[in-house]
Amino acid sequence: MGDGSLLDLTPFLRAHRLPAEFYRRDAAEVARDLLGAILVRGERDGVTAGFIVEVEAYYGGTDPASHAFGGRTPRNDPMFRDGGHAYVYFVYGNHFMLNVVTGREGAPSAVLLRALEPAAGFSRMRRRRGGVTDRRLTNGPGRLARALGIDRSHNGMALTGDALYISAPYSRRAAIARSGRIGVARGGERALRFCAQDSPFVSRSA
DNA sequence: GTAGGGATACACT
DNA sequence: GTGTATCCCTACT
Repeated sequence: MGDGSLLDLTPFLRAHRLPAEFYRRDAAEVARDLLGAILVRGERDGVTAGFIVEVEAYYGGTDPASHAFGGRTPRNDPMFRDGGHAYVYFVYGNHFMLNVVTGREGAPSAVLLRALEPAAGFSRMRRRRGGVTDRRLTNGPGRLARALGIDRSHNGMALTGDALYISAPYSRRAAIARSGRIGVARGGERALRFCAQDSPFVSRSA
């Protein structure tokens, strides 16, 4: 594998890949259960990956902060699909956001991945992030997408393949902090943000 | 603190 | 078809 690793971790990560059923549940439950799992971007000649340390749940018709609040559109269409797909969108003219779609077909909900603790593929992430300190490689939703090379081409992709998936080989982190969501104009008062309490890799302290 | 950047959705011709 | 307000942010000062 690339990045000078002596071991190829790919078979191990794949062996613990979360199945589609994991995602076909309530978004807040999925969000909480994703903390401590590993987001894996499989590339032709290696992987980039990180432990998930910060997430936010978004619902559809009942959640004014959600893209799906106003009904199904071409942009938010992946949110309406069955759980276990990626929803990637572009904001502020600069950044891609990676969400995992949750729940069942026709009932929109998703979990935004907001921060990772880098785990594999460091040199590749450093190159993509242009020389920032390792602490800042993936501590924000736009930053983690950049570090892992995630873009529009991943929108709608199934999370059950080898290109993009989440692996959960270890038991969950014990200490979870819960708070309001970040950057949302309306609906932010709901406590739908979850993060690993003591991680230095969260995007900001709540 | 704030400038920047581009896609999207929806209101209007 | 065109105008424009908004957007789940980041990198700078």
